[in-house]
Amino acid sequence: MADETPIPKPRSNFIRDIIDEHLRTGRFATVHTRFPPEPNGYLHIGHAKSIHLNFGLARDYKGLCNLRMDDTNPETESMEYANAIKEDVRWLGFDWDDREYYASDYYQQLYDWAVVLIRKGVAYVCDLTVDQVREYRGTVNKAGRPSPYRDRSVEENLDLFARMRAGEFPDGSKTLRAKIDMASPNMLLRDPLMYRIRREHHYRTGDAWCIYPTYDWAHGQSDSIEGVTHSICTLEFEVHRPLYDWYLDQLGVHHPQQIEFARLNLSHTVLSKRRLLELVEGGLVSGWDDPRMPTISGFRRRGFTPEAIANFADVIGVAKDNSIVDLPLLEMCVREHLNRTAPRVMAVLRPLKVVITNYPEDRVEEFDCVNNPENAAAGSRQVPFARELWIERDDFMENPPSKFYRLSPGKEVRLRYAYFIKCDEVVKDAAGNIVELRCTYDPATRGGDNPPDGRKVKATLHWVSARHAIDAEVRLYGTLFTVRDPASVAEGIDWKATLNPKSLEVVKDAKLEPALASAVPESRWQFERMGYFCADRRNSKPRALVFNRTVTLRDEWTRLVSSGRENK
RNA sequence: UGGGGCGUAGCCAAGCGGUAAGGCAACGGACUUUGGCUCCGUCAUCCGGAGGUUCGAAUCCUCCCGCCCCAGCCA
Repeated sequence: MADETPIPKPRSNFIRDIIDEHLRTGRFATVHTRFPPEPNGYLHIGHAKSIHLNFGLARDYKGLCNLRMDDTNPETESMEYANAIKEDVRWLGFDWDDREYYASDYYQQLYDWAVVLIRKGVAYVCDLTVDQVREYRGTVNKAGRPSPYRDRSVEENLDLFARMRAGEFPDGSKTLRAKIDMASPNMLLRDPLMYRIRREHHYRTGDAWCIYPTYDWAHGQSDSIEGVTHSICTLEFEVHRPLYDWYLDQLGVHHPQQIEFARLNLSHTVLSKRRLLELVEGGLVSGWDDPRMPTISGFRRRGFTPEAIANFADVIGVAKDNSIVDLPLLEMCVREHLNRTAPRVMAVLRPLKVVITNYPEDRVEEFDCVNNPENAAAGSRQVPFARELWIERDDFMENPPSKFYRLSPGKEVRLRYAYFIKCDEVVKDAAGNIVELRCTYDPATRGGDNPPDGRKVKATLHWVSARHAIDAEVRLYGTLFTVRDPASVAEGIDWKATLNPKSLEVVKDAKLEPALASAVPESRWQFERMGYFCADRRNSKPRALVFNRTVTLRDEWTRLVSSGRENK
């Protein structure tokens, strides 16, 4: 990682309590976890929570955490996704050494274990169709009925299963099912499927298999094979735990403890791979790493840091109630880290020309500007100043409310590190648009210092010398959705209807101070008074700079205006 | 209406029978050459509700209410 952020002290949570108890009683001697993504999409901030939980537990308990691709469904998985996942986990700062595992590497072992269950008489080949299986399963209020194939002999099951694997039967014509209890109140225990026939090319095993294990049959056994002690997953798998335990007990193998926690929900966005995929495939965003996406790669491109995400994962905690974390908490984590690390620089996003009428036309001065007031070691730089400048359009108002203490006719403000200036004249075009401000400066305020007469100003503005400015494209982002919880819009309304039409605003002619010419892709800066910005890692080029606004600075003025108190 | 979970402030979240941590947000104020940062202060007489046990309950018991998950050959 870029700097030496101390690892936050582990805070107590119910999972640590369980682990402490296991260690105390000797149920387990060590802690071995795993992060098990399915390579069918990109990782998002919810996965980051899980990654920090699993790798963090391993780190704090001096144990191990594996990376395992939970790849049991060839239809949606790909190497592209697996590679993207690995890159994201690494970027977050974690390392799995040589423990890069794939459920698909366990296919043979899983097959052999299925044979063991058949021999025990607790698994059978079923010829029911999809619809029949559904019908026989019953409902939550009605017990299911046994499949007519439930009592086939061990020999017949062995033969049929071998032939399923050999490719003798068409896709979907047969399944291998565990023989448990068709009347169980837990639907998962009504003879769950272990294998389905699916002639689908797998991104790793190719065409070696035409039968694929289901999640329930693969997951616990994979955990067991890897020596995992604590198999941490999200709440929706809580009802699967009895099945997880059943398979392991039947096999009599190493038996990890499954523990469920609440997945992360973040306000004003969606956090499900299905929905994110829909945004990507529908062209509603530019891709998985669109800076508006809540994906790890999107946040990375936006300018978020691994340290900020780590801190976020820590402060949100781990519990069992479904909740939605407010986006401002994540933004606070980002600002907190960037405030300490991002160099300050001046950039004008929406330029308004200022001419200092009493400043010589050919004169150029250089002012010493602090790179980061939070870090003396960051030093300073020289910024050129001349007669014609750019200032932020929002920093001038012809008829300002009482609390506006930036520039207006007749008022004086400080240009950061430069001089006090006073606005003498407002120049407008034929249409009445303000096109230029004519001001005068006070030589006694050189460097931005207060003059000997004790005069003070209430505002300090950032600026860029017009003839020294470099141009850049700046992308300003808002929330992707306009509502707090897009996934729960009213019945009949498309969740995508709540997309924020103003989630992206592209500013083409921003004016930057010369120092930014050397900004390398993915470098992060604070544009003073505007926010934190990151040179786009895909599109920013040396003479065609592109910056993404990571997050704005906290802004008292905007708060006053939005709450109608700018005149009070 | 079967089963499995969960309900502590606007949002997260500690708390595990001894009298409601912390963070975010918000609101005051100090400081300020970023209306940034930092600092100080305010913010649950109360823990979904009602009973009960106890000297004492957010914590234990009973009943009720609300929300989430399970009827994919997805994970």
